[in-house]
Amino acid sequence: MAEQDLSGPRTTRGERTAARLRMAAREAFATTGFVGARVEDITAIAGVSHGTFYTYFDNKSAVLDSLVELASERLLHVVDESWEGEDVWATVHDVIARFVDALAEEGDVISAWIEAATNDQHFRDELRIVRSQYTEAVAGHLAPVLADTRHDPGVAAGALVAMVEGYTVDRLAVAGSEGRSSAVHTLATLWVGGLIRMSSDR
Amino acid sequence: MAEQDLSGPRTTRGERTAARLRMAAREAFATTGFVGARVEDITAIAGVSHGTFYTYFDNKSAVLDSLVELASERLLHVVDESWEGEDVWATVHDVIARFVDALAEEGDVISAWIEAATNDQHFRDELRIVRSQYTEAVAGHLAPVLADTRHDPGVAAGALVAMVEGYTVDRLAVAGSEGRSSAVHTLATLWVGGLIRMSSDR
Amino acid sequence: MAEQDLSGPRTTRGERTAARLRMAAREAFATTGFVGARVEDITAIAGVSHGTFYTYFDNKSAVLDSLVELASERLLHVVDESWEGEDVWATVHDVIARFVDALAEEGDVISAWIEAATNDQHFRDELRIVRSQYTEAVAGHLAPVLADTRHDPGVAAGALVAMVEGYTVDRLAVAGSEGRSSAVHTLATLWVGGLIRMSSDR
Amino acid sequence: MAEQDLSGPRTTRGERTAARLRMAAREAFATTGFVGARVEDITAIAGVSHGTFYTYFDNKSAVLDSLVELASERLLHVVDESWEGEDVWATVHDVIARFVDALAEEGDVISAWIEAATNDQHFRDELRIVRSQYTEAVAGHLAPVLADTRHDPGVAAGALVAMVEGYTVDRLAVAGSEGRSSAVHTLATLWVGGLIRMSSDR
DNA sequence: CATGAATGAGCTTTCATTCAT
DNA sequence: AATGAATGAAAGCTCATTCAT
Repeated sequence: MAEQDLSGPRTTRGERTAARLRMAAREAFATTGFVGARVEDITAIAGVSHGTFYTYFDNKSAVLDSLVELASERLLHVVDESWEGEDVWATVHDVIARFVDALAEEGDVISAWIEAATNDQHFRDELRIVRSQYTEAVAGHLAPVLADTRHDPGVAAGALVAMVEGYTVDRLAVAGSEGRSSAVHTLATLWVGGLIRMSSDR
Repeated sequence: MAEQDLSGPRTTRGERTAARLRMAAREAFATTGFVGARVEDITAIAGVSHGTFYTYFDNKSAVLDSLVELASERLLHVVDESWEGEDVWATVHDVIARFVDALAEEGDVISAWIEAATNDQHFRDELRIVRSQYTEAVAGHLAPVLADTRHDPGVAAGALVAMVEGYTVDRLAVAGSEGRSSAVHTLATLWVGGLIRMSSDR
Repeated sequence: MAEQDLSGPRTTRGERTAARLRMAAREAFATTGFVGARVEDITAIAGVSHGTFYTYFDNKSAVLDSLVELASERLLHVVDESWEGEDVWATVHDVIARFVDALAEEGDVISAWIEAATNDQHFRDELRIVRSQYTEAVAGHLAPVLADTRHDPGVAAGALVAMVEGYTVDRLAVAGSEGRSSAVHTLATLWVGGLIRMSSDR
Repeated sequence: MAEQDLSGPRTTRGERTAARLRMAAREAFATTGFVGARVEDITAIAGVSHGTFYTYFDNKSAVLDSLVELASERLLHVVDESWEGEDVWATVHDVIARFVDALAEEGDVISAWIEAATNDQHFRDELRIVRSQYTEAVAGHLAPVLADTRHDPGVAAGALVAMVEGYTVDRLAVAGSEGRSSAVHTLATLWVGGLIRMSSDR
């Protein structure tokens, strides 16, 4: 399932081909989804022969796996980064802006990942793990605010993250990126408004 | 793609078989997804022969289509229903409670639907249409509150709906339904808090 | 690996098709060997479509497995049968005649089996087991004669069985069956001569 | 099919690499058979790159061919050698001992050869030719003894050779070489006993 | 209507062989 | 000569769909 470590590319040329295949896979998945994309479609986009795919990846799942790994790292990094703004608003706005950027750019991969998760235990587990990782990171930052309230930081974080993720991947991705900054503004407002309300709900 | 009208069930017995197949399909899709579930799996669960499936449905997509139709109607109905509570809180809480119930119960179908949408234009369109329908319904109720603010009711509604949908289908479904009422409380609080904040953001 | 028991043929028609496929497989294996025979070759001979093969067998190995099972039973039965002739000569001649008949008729299957055993642990084990079974059956009949001699009944039986098996499958099969009865005479003579010599070698 | 003459190794280093490849092929064939062994497996064992294989051999069959040629020569030589012992027993015992040694040591190659013969006309012919060569050599030595008996020297030789070959390659190889000398004693006894009996069977 | 056998297009994966470096 | 990436022809297997009984 993982990219071959034992027999990975040993030359610069191989490196380039592997990268081309990864990009081609992303494109193919974006167009017809993980199941719909044939290995042959990927290699056609990459401009290599069918067999070459298997020089770099054990199977079709392995390319998605490698894309997923990169996307996960990016998402986790974004959420772990600085929550040290001037005030709550600045902090939240900043985090959401970065999160939206990452989600929008990795949207294709995430969609394919979610699709694959329906059929494949591995992707299902991975998705659950990564989601709970960044949800818990957010929950950690929410916890002080929600202490002694009726709200569980885990639930709150899950809902807020779902909002950003769902809006960005499913709605914004379809609409294009022109309205991204105003969307970020609205999302941040919702987030902060929600926090304020929760913090006084004892 | 649609359920057969010409050769559809005319007898009560036929109705029962069709219903059994629909239930079986829902179960099969929940377990292995739309692509992963074979027609044979569905008929095995329903306790009928493989060929019988095609007496009631033109093809595999048709069962999902029929499940999707039922789910759509239910979701749209839920959102269209009374927004006439005593106050904002009661209204929002009520709508969300109903929405969460519907989403949680139709979660399996929605997941399969989202999966199928990656490969099939028909389901993709249907999903976009239904989502924008209930988002616009919500936006209609939000519009008065957001008049003269910096927030587009469509974006706000999209985000709030994405929050409920994403949290319920992807997080709550996994966790089970025990925490549903406290989740509804948190979701409603976030929603109301967000609304208040937006309404004063000019 | 084994023929499907759960989803085996349920009708007479299915029974016939399965039998036709088994016969076709035997023919295809005889012509081009187990590896060389494609599933498509088998179905072409049987006069059914490619996919039909998989209605009756899980994979290519499964047909061979089913042929091997039949051949094994026959060979073991032949060796277990009556060793009660008028004298040693009559007994041995009789057993060998039956063994040669069985081997000659199952020669195609045995060759394919031996071929498959080089690549497949399952067939390798099966071959070792069946061979040792009938070798031990023979050794049991030899033991009284070889008591207190320098000869191990297991080795003697192994050698005598190898002679009949090797001669029949590899040499006689190629030559055709016309010389079968004179071959049986020579084999029986060698066997009896060997026994006499061994019995007095203390 | 034959080892390349035009572009074959001219240097000592080349000789060494070719030899390493031959040894590696023998090992790979012994482990997974001719079909099961990939060229890559062979080169991995030999410690050279995949492409290097084709510097020394035209294709995968060519290595087996070269191993088969060496084994054939050895086997034919063994059978052609001195049949001039003190008496029949000494002669036969000696020949069999040498034959068993050769067969046991070339067992891996012979097994692969037999396997390849199922799919490949060339190896099938080669096998028939070599077998008939040493069978005829043996038959030549048997002929005087069997003159005016009911036994065809060709059949008798075929059976005796099959016994030694089958016992050594299929049974002894599996069991290990510890019992080789007692096996030789039993085989020689069977052979001599058989000869005596045949010679008086008119 | 129900049954389950039959169909065949389609896709993944393997691996011997070639070839640019 | 040696390397290892690239090629592409196979072949196995799956499964939605059709059809004879």
